[in-house]
Amino acid sequence: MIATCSVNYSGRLNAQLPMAKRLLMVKADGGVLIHSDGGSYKPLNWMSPPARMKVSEPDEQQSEAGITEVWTVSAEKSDDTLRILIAEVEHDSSHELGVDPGLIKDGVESDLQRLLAEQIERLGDGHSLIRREHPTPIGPVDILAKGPSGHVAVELKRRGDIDGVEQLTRYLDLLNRDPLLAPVEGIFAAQQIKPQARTLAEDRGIRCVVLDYDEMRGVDDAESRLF
Amino acid sequence: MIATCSVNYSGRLNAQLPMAKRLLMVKADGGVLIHSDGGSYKPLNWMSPPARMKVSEPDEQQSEAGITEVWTVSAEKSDDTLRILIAEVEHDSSHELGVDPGLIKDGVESDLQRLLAEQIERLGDGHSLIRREHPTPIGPVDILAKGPSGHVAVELKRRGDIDGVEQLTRYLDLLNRDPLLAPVEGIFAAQQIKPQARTLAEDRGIRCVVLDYDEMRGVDDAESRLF
DNA sequence: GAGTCGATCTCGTGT
DNA sequence: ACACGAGGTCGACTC
Repeated sequence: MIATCSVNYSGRLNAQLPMAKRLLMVKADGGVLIHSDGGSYKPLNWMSPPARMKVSEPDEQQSEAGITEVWTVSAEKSDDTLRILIAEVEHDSSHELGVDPGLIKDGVESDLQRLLAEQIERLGDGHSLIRREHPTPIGPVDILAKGPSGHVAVELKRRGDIDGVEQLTRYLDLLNRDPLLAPVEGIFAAQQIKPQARTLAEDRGIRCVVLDYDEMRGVDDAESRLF
Repeated sequence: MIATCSVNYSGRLNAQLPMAKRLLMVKADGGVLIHSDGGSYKPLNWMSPPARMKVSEPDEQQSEAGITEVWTVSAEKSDDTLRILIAEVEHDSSHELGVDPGLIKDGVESDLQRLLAEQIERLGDGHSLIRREHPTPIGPVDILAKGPSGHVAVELKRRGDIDGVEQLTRYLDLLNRDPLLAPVEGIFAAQQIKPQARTLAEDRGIRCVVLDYDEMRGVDDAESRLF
């Protein structure tokens, strides 16, 4: 539906949209999206499913202001509410879409992890893989390997941020308490490492490795072709 | 537009959507969204603006498979590409929306910070505000105050998670090196504090304070009305 | 069900 | 322009 409307959200925060022409979308599960004619995929305002919508008549004051319909959208799991005042409707249509077969992805962190595990020498000479997703009480270590001078714990990110360094630091604290593993060296590996993250990491004696995904995938493809 | 289509994204990762009926939305700035009839506000697939779209004829093989149009959407700033194969079109319409007046929000972290600064006694008796956003080399401390037994650094969150405790710990380490400030006590203040975050905080001698935003806003409104 | 973590994150803000 | 932090984050996965 394309309509001139104003929107008021009340829930975890309060937000208002003044009257303007926008696109309104109501999904089969009750979700509602309000989009403008620009910006990225995030709607100006929305209601997450499951939700219920009630259409009612405008009161006298609203009618005078040109409102023709009032939509009240309520979340079923919380008391979040969306109140949409609709003035002029430019377009309205409804369609059955059916269930979507879903999305197939490739190239996310798990792929990077698989590739690095296969090409563990990218950490430096003399490294061998022990295991991926090595479990610890505070979560799995992305890659655990044997280096030339002891064990190596690798934290892997697509974008290396300060959070990743903190995460790796927690793992290292824990792993170094294990006499069977200590000493454990830390490596922060990412496609891109932010300067602040690099500074923090090196300050803590953690080595930083920048990975080239395309190059690693290229090597992977070349290896696959051998079989 | 409502159409049966398949979608292929290639860019920072590769993703595919098999042929199915979906909603296609092309915005004025070139952004494209592909929505199914369920899920939250995130589209199944999309192209962020600015982007350019080229419509072309299907080749022979595609025609035989029932494809009637081929859309190629390219980002202007990168080499991300969306290839949309359109089979049956159920609905197609186009509308001018104009520029949106924008969203007004209330109840985010900055509001909480303002309210806590005004109602600093919520930290406990004998507290007085020194300053908000106290600058340090690793970022601003949300609130710095004077407590009954030294200085107090407050980290403020809407939802108190383990990350916030880490952040506050870094600030405390730094502030306690300043002889003019030390000793600095830490307070982790949030509308909701996760059990794990509370445990970590208390383990590090950081006090946790749960804030009631509605109550604080109520007090604020009451104060405003005096003037 | 709750917690954790990644994301084609998006979006604001400040330097 | 870039960097950082917050999000009504969403969504996938584990425990």
